[in-house]
Amino acid sequence: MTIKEVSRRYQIPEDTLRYYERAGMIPPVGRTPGGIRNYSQEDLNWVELCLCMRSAGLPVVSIARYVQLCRMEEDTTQERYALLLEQRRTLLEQQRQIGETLDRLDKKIARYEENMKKETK
Amino acid sequence: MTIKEVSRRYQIPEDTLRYYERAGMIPPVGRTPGGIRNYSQEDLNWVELCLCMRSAGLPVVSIARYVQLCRMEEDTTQERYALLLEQRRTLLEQQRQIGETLDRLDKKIARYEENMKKETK
DNA sequence: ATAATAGTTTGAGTTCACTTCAAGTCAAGA
DNA sequence: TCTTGACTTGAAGTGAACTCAAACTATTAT
Repeated sequence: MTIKEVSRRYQIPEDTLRYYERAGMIPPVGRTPGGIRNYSQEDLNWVELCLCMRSAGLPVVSIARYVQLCRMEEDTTQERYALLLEQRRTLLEQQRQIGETLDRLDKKIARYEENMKKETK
Repeated sequence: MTIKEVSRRYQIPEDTLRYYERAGMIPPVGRTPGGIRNYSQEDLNWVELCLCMRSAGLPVVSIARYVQLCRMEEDTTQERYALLLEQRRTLLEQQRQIGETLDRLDKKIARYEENMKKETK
C-alpha cells in the first residue's frame, strides 16, 4: 500500500506519515526496490496505534520510546510495561481534568438556558 | 491582591498571568493609582475559569473570544451560548478519544500481565 | 524515448502557547 | 539621594508537532 493510500485511508497528510517515521513513532516502513514506501498490514497497525495515541494527546517522544523498546534485541518487557502504565496514568489525569471543565461548562450553559427561557416568557 | 499573590495561589508564573490578560483571556485587571495590577474577586474568577479551560486543552483564542463577547455592549447572549456549546462538543470528543486510547492501552497492559504471569510459573 | 506525475530526502519554516529578556518606570527604605 | 526591587511593555526565544520547499529519483502514459 502506497503512502498516498495510507494518507487517504486515515485522513492524514503524507508529510505527517513520513514525519512520524522519521521521529521513530513507526518502525521503518518496507520499501519497493526503487525505495518507495510500501506499507504492509503490520506497518498499518503501527500507523493506527500511533494515530490513536496522538489523537489522545500523548507526546510524540513517548510513543517513539515505546516503539524503540519494541525494536530492541534485549528483553525490554519491564520497561515497556512501565511505560504503558505511565501513559495510562497521564490519560486518566487528562480525562479527569476535562471532566472538571465540562462540569463547569455545563453549569454555565444551564444558566444561559435558564435566562433564555425567562426572556421568552 | 497583587500579581505575585495570584501567581502563588494558582501556581502559575506571573508572566503567564500577564500574557493571559494581554491575549484577552482575562478582562483588563483593576489597577492601583500607581498602575499596578490589583486583582479583585471577579478578576480571580476569570483567572480560575481561564486556567480550568486551558488545562483541559481549549485553545487560547477560543477562551479569548468568549471573554470578548462578554465585554461587548450589545447583547451577545446567542453567540456566547453557541460558543459554550461548541467548546463542550470539543471536550466531549476529546474525552471520547482518550477513552478509546485507554481501552487500547488497557488491552495491551492486560497482555503484558498475562505474559508476566506465565513467565513466573 | 520522453514528458508528466508521484515519491524520496534533508533541511528549513510555521504555529501555538508560552517563557524569557531588555529596557524602562516608580515607590519605599538605608 | 541613591539603591533595591517590584512593576510595566514590547520583543525575542523556546519546544512540540507539524508543514513546506528544493532538488532529486522512480513510475506511468503517450
